[in-house]
Amino acid sequence: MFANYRTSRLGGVRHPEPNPDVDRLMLTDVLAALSDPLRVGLVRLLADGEEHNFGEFAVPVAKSTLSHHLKVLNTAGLTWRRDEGTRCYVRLRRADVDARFPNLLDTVLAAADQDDVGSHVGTTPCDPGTGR
Amino acid sequence: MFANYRTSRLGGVRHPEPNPDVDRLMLTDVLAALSDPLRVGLVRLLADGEEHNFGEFAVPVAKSTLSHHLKVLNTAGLTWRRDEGTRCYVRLRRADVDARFPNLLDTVLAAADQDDVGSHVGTTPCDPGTGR
DNA sequence: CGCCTTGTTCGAAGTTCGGTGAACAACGAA
DNA sequence: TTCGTTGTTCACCGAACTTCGAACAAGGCG
Repeated sequence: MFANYRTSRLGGVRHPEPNPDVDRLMLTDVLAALSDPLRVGLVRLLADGEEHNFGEFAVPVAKSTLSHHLKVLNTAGLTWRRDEGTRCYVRLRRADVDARFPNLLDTVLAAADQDDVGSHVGTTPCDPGTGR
Repeated sequence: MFANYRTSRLGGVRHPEPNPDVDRLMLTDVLAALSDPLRVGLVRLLADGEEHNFGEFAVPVAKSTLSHHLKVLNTAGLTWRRDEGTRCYVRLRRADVDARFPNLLDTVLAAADQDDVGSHVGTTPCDPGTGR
């Protein structure tokens, strides 16, 4: 969104770059990212393959917390982020994750659907006019 | 091993019972248990389907730490424990986990083999005479 | 009976995690 | 330029996790 925000204030990169390379993904990081019900709920919503706006997610936590969880998913390599204006869009990296860890996402999503994990995560419907 | 150890000193149960029922297993608990390289290494060793003695595991941590990690796996429902004398035997609950979360274990084990996750966990060969 | 082995539990220490509110940067619109 | 929106970062907190060494309980052995 604003590429030099961190450097402008802190003089250096403090966190890993977004959208890590596929071959950098670590199994335990992916599993850790999927070990939180809220994050599983987010992944289930993202499983439709569409791009979603941060504001679409209706979660029972503060926006800073949502930002944190989405960063965990992104750092683990599960999501792809794209900044556009003040908005930030997320999409599941299904093909990448499938290539790196075959069947993992399908298996976890099937289990999550079966048990309804993360069902407290919802979406606010988009306004057809503004796209929000 | 000694069933009333805790109660004899503390007057109550402090931790969940070992070997929880299959239907009690939670997806996020299983994934959390598998999000540690050492525990993944243990599960890979247990994937041979055999019963293993605690002492067989050659891990670069203190024995109390090993005990802790094995408890995490057991509490998550991934292992079955059996006490015999002073020894404690562990076995992977493959059928149970498969029934509850189809393909999950196979998928994670395949990914772990591919990346050689937890390869710092080994075994000390058994003495044919004593079984250790 | 002592002594060794085995694994658990405890307490302490340090780290990580999940969560919050406030401040902030960038963008867009008025 | 000013204001509102959007999402990030920060400082901070309490809870949970990881790890260790020491103490301990039970069983087996001499």
